[in-house]
Amino acid sequence: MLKISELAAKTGLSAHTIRFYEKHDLIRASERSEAGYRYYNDSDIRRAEFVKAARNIGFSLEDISQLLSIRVDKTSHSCQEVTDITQHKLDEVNEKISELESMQNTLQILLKSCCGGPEKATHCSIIEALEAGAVVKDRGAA
Amino acid sequence: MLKISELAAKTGLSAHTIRFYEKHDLIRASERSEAGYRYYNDSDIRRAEFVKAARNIGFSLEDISQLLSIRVDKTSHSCQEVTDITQHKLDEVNEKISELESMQNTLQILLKSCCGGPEKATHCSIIEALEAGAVVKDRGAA
DNA sequence: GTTGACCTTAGAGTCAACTCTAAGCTTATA
DNA sequence: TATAAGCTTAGAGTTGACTCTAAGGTCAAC
Ligand SMILES: [Zn+2]
Ligand SMILES: [Zn+2]
Ligand SMILES: [Zn+2]
Ligand SMILES: [Zn+2]
Repeated sequence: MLKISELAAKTGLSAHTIRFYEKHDLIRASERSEAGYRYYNDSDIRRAEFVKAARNIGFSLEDISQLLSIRVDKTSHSCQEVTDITQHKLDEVNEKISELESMQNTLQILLKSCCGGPEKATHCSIIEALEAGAVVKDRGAA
Repeated sequence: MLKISELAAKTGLSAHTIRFYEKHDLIRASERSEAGYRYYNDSDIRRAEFVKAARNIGFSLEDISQLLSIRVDKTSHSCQEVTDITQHKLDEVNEKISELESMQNTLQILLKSCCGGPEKATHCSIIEALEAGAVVKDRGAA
């Protein structure tokens, strides 16, 4: 049985975050001391570590919530449900990567074009490019 | 002289966003009608398009603010200041890309390991991997 | 028996960049 | 002239994931 600070040390989550996750039903403390202190048993600890692992991979708290409900009742859920969540996350990640690569590409081109020196920016090709409407892709609303 | 909705149409920013940018000194309406309507002259329009171009590249509003102050007084600023901002943004983008690539990698591995079929999730290797603490890299606080 | 570290709660604050609302003018069209 | 479309403002709400605060109770050590 761990106290919250011990669970925090064990998982690398802060005690604040653990309480926050509890509010969102991600982590549970099966027991409380008379004074109300949270106590985590082995099952709670495994659950917390599952949450931590999922968060590290980049799953949203909503995703984690779904993964947890699969985990607690595996016979009522299929592998497909799990891959759906995972694939959806991968799609998101892929999309963000390509947006960022587009930015990366533009930024690299801009950097190459500019002397980067101590001269006045009157001739700066980065500023010029922005004035000319340097656009690789319209990102619409962020 | 354009009205706000015309500037919105021209730049692809919403009128709301244009007013929001004005609050943050990114966009200006040099004139107002008697009734208080904003009117944008050529210089305002060019400035707005500069802002739009910078935003499309991914610069933060704070970055754009700095780029604008360089733009309006180029002789007081150097190319180096411009490349500093640009390089810093590129560094940020590169870091985000590598975080995302790490997630991408893990997600792909997980997806390959799971059958994705309609079977009960009792044997699901994705769930198993998360239970085993599948971690590629500790992301600390998001 | 008193420090000081740790625990509790509800609820507020943070970040960035919007996004929307309400209430009330103004302008263009039919 | 009436209706609709468009403009104004201050200010509140949104998103996700925390992060922190205040005010107070508890516990181990010296
Ligand atoms: Zn230069
Ligand atoms: Zn330059
Ligand atoms: Zn399977
Ligand atoms: Zn599976």
